[in-house]
Amino acid sequence: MNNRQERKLLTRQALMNSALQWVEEGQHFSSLSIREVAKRAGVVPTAFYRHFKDLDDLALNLVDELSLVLRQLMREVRQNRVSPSHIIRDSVAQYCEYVARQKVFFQFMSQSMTGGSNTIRQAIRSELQYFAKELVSDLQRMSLLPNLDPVMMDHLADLTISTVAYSTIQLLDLSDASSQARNDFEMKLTRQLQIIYIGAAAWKKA
Amino acid sequence: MNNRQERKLLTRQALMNSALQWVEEGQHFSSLSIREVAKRAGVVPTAFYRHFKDLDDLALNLVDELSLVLRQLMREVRQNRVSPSHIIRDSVAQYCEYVARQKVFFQFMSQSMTGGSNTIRQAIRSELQYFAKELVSDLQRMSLLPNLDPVMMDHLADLTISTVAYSTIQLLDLSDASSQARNDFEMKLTRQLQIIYIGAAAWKKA
DNA sequence: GTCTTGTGTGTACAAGTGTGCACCACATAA
DNA sequence: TTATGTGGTGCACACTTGTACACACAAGAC
Repeated sequence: MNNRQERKLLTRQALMNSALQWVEEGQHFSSLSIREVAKRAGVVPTAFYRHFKDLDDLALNLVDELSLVLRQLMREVRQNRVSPSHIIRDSVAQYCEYVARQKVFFQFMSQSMTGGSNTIRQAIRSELQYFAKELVSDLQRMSLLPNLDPVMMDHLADLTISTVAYSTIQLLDLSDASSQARNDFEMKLTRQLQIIYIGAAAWKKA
Repeated sequence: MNNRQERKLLTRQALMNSALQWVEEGQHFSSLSIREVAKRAGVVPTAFYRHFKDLDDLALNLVDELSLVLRQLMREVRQNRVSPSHIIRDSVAQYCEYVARQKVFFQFMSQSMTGGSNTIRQAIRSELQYFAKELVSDLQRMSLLPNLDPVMMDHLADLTISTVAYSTIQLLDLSDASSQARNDFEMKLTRQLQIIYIGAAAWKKA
């Protein structure tokens, strides 16, 4: 057999994957039981405790893993950015594709953002705040929107994240719909973000 | 004893209130059991079936009740609107107050919007769409934003709802915070909606 | 080699779960 | 007045749940 630590990591991953699988099937994380997740991981219930204190603990680790996914997405979008004149449209397209690819992560995030325990909600919120801060620094680096003071900049970033996050909820329920519907969705999100950034550009310090 | 139908309605209400109470305590609706909700309503488990097919059925009825709450909110905001120059600021203030007053309804809505069963999500989404449609007709009645075609108008309404809905999630976690924090929140939401409507006004059909 | 350490197993138990069934009591209809 | 329909009760059943405990057995330390 392999290294001992590797074996441990393997079952740990199996447990986390089983939890995600549960969410993928349309169930809510909060209705998952230790026994169920252990069964799916092909392991006896009590073995669960070798890896996590309880299900909340597992959820927090999922959030951590999720943060890696989000950061990778951010990196990809930054690299693939082709035409600066279509930043919004292209970013939206990439984002949608990424959500489809990593669907279950976004499902977990969106349901835990509103439904998880207090600690989990905190964890996800701080993750999104990190995302917003990155967005702010991007905007500043490109010297866009010099008319906005730092506070307004934060509000703008928060608004952007909020729009995308809310849209994601719709997108997740759309993933088995026609590609026409998905195109409409992309168009809608693009237009909405354009409205926002037109408004931000027109903002006066008044 | 009272009328028989009244008695029935009373326990029915007791069951629904117990479910909301569960949510109010920070639990997720999906982790509620028939036995638990019956116990809280002071009734034997099997009595539950005299009123609802299952918990999903109860949740759908909660959504219906919620729709009444939302429509009343809409009515209030329309009536109390004082200064047309501060529509956004005043509406936000009223909304926040309303959320604080009906906190548990919004908790239930926000957690079921992302975490409920498919049917429940549908029900809530269509409720929000109704809300968006009302907003569109309000905007049209006041002849604001004549530069927007119907499709863009829908996107704008959707964006407004989305911003408010997402903010509500934050607001719900803020309700026991300092009034300073709540003020900051109102300010933020106001500014964000202003950005949006400035952007919408500046939109060109290009 | 032996010893320790730690991951996974099996058993066990009390508590909680959905739900079928027979029953009761009382408001209403006759 | 009696009959009926219906909301609520109590019991029963098989099942799931969290978790304690003793154990097995292989990887790594010595």
